[in-house]
Amino acid sequence: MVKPQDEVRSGLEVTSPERGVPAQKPVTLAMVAKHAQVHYSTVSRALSPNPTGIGADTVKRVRELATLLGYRRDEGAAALKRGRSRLIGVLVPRLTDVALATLYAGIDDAASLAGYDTVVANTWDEAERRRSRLDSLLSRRVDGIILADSHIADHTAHELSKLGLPCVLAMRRLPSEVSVSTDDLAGGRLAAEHLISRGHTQVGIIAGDITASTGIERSQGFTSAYRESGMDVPQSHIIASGFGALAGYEACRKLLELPERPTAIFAADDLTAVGAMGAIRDAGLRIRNDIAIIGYNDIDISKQLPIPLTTIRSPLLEMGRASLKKLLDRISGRPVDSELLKPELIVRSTT
Amino acid sequence: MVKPQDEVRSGLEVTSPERGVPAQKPVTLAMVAKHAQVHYSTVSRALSPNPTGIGADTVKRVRELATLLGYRRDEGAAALKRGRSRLIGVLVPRLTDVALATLYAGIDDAASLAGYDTVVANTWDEAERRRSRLDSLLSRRVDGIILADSHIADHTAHELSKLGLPCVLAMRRLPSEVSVSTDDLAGGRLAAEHLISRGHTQVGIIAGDITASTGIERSQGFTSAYRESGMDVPQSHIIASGFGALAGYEACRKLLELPERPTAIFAADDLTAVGAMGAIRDAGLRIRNDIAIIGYNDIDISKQLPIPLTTIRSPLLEMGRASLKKLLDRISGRPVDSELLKPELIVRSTT
DNA sequence: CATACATGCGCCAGTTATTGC
DNA sequence: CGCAATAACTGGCGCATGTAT
Repeated sequence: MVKPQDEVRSGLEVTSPERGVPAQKPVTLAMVAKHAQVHYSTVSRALSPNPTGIGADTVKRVRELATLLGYRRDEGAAALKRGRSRLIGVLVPRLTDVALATLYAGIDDAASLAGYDTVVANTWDEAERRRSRLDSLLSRRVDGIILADSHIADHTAHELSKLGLPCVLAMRRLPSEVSVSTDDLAGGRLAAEHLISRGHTQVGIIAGDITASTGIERSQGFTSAYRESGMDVPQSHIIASGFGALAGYEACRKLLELPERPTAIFAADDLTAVGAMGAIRDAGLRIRNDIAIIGYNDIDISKQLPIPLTTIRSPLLEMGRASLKKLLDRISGRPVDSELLKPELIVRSTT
Repeated sequence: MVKPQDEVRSGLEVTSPERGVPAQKPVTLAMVAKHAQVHYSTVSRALSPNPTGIGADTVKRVRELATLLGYRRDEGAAALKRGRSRLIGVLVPRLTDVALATLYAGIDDAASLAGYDTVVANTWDEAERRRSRLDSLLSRRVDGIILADSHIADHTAHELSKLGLPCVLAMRRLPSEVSVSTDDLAGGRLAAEHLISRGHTQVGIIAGDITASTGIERSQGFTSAYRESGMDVPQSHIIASGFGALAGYEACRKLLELPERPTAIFAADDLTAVGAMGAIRDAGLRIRNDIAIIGYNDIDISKQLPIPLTTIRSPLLEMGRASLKKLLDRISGRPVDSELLKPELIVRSTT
């Protein structure tokens, strides 16, 4: 269904001579060259980071003239010439999730520092949309891709490798691919140990997306720790939720209706934890006194909530920066390994 | 080739092909052409949206071959040729603010539908960073820019116009520029009227950024409505806060310390409202019973909070889509006007 | 009518020509 | 005359599109 060429373009003219807007042409090397009375290739050299084969005075003169005229290198044209776009693609389920937005902020920050631009796309966990967005990125000839939306049965990373396109997973892991993520097994463990130390024997899990490594491993780490302490978390007490506060609310309601109601809940994500808190309150129960709750990620608001949320902190900004850095390493052909960042327990008022 | 004198400064590379990765070259028109036994311009025509001057069978044959070979048009090269990049730049203070992320989701969605890609940049409200990111966008030869971070004394939009680059403001307004935003005066009014109807005579405002139209007009609409009802909101009760929950927390504390403590607070943003709720609770006061609070935007979590937040809903997704559409109109030279979206009062439990 | 050919978008980098000592 | 340094010249990168066959 995906055609290499773009067909449907609502109303936008393509072929008609665009009129109406000034559309002044940007200053080119040639224009600067004319003013400077030199060949345009000389201008190109003078404007390069460390000019070679050009007199220092010429460099200075040309550079001044260039800024004066408002010259800005056409990155697209340069990319065409050198075969590298200095563009990084980022695929993310939803930027409206603060955790992902923070991750992306880290990526964007590091990229911009390294002289790269990023193109990010929301995939909303929809295969169709994802494919079409990925197509766009490939058309833009991105130098590499960061995948923050991988699912367990997803082969995208592998396919990209076959295309020779460097790629790094972020946030979510996949055994056979290079990734930067939090040690979610350890994170789940931290949560469990904390609840155990608080004396909770009946617990429930709001697992988030169990087709993603995050959902899987956070739950797994948690249940492992409980099992090792001689307690079991029955399958019935592990709810696969969607994303966001509403999903958390609904998942929590299911937990509250269980015959053996948990006295503590581990939510694999702060936002779902917030929703869960709403459900607990709506059920006429008191948070912590009746039901404790612990989240994951430590997003901005967790600390400021009416009842500050106990949570597992995940270094999201750092994760973003690290994944970008790793991607650049791959692009340069340097050997890279996956990286696991350390989660940290932040105890506040909900446990 | 080796110049003896260069040994001293051998640290300064000039041309290191830095390779290491397969870096397979993408399929080009020429390759498809070779396989199809036709001239590459024929392939180009066959792959264009509505091929002209080409036999239907040739079109079919070429297209099949193209998909088979995995051909993907090089957007960068195409852009160079046609003088349009099909790239839209977006400047945003911070994507980590859900409201902005939602706005961007709308933009991105509409852009992708129209065959455009977007490049977004966080400016963090820092002039320096903003300038450098804007520079990047210009270097990428974006076809237009959406500014979601404009301040009152900001002339960027005007300067872009002078460059002939179409641009639209989103979220925040500026009198002389084309924008898509919520009617914040009306929104502030809605909030005020609601609080008035609840009998609150002593109120406070957490105004957010008062160098942005949002902060200004939401406060202004609010105070106007109060004044027209014969009540005044003293300047001392209007706190200019920063962004996020923490800022809301601190601003609220200031309000609570006032000699004439307000019985209700209008926060110009849901996130700051959340922080404010934390401060109210920390002060040992009860939300609604002691102090009512109303927010703005109606972000996802507002509804699911332990105490669901009364707020003014702003159609953020729609705003994003509309601003992109308007930008495309400008790009095509169609006449455009600013647009004000209607805010809506959502009454929940905090008032 | 269907296809092939040719031009050039703006830039980078390898190669060649022009200086000055 | 040799040899640097300095600058000009040249050939495309992949594609769209006007023109020739």
